[in-house]
Amino acid sequence: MSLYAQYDRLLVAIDCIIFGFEQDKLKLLLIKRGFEPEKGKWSLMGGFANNNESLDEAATRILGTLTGLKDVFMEQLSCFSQVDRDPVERTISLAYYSLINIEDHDEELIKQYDAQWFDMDQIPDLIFDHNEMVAMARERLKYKATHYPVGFELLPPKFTMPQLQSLYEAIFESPIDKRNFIRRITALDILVKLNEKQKGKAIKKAFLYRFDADKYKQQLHTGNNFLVKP
Amino acid sequence: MSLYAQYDRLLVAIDCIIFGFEQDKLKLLLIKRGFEPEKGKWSLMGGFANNNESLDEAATRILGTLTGLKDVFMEQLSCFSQVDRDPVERTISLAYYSLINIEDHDEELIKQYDAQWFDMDQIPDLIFDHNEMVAMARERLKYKATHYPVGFELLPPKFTMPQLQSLYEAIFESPIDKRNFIRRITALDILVKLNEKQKGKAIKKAFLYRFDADKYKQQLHTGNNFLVKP
DNA sequence: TTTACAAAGTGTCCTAAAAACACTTTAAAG
DNA sequence: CTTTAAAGTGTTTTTAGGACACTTTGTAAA
Repeated sequence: MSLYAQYDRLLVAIDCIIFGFEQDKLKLLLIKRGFEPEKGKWSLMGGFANNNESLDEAATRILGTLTGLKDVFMEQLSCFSQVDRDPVERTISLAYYSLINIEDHDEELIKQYDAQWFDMDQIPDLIFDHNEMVAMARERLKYKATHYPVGFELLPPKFTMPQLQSLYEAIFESPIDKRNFIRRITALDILVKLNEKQKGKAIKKAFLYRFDADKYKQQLHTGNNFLVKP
Repeated sequence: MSLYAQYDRLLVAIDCIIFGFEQDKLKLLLIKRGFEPEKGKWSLMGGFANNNESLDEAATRILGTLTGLKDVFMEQLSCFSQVDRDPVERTISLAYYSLINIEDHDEELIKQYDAQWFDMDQIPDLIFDHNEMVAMARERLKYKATHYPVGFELLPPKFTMPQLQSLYEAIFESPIDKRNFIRRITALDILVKLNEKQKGKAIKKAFLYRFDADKYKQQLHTGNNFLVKP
């Protein structure tokens, strides 16, 4: 008989806010709910936490189920716990947001789940408190991208400077002067310019860069705080 | 029979990181644990969430139990969920941090709970993962104080400019030039200078100020982001 | 093959905020 | 009344960020 026997046990859900980036647009992966209540409505990918796993593990498991991906950037956002948030039964939900390279996800899997990528400015009405979760994740992403080099999680390993700029313009929802942008990014000294240019039918082919995580880590002790000073 | 019947139910704990400020020092309220395991060790104030309340409500209830206070600043920090974090039984814990005016708390209550205020730089070894929670709360407080006028929660309604400065020096753990500090705070236009000076045995009595929440709210739409620009 | 076009790439000046810096005023205590 | 310790007050310098326009490149169409 446990010391804690007298206390309530709660259902603990996980909901995943999955961000991607494609064609200069920030995107969100949503699934069409296949069961009642709210069957047919759009929803975040979710699931329930098991007793034998941490919530980070549960979130990773649930994200993998839909995208086929492992080792992606994923972070706890917040716990949503209004008593009546789920009409079926009282649950609390831990929202996790993740940043994935949209090229990597498993297209077959997302078809199975009736999932679809949405532009961030065209998010439909979602079930329960999921719109609130998305809004909070959107804010967190802005904060995180200001202070940490997480933007690269949304891009392929090799990317062009204009791509990177358009990503930050999408995240911050405001245009950036390209000369100022390049100056600031270059000053951070965390990119490696490759001896390669972008492929395809570009009018003028842009140089490719990659993010150098080691260079970034070396700077951690200097107080450098990515795009802003501490 | 619920749709969700097959899923695990978890024990959900709440732990409170309670900050105060006194004599130029940031402080933390800890209790001496009165039961096994880890009886006699220092710990955050905690409790368990009930099925019929949101976690915010649970956290407020638990904070009130120890301090006698209601309506204090309190915010969810993060969920800690390592499977073996509590040796008694698997629990997940939601850490909440709160900022209180140290003069307001109920001294009788904290005696009953064997609670004590500690200087932030003299926090003892705590049970479970509580030291980790405190460290995260400390970081969050720095962030929050940079972007929002929460510092005033730690002060009495009327305070002097040197008090306010020493609070920010404690939060940011770095000295601030008083002329620069006054200029920045004054520029925010959220303080009201009172026609009153501090009481007591001060060498030169300083003017009292109060925080004007209305003035701050009027600025919210201007993009002003407290001590930093967005 | 030449020309038009659209995107990549590149430097300088200006403005505003933050940092550095020192003396005067006040009131309690001896 | 003299000492002392903290409150209160402006100016200059430095730095970061923002504004701004032309040249280069490579594809595609004439």
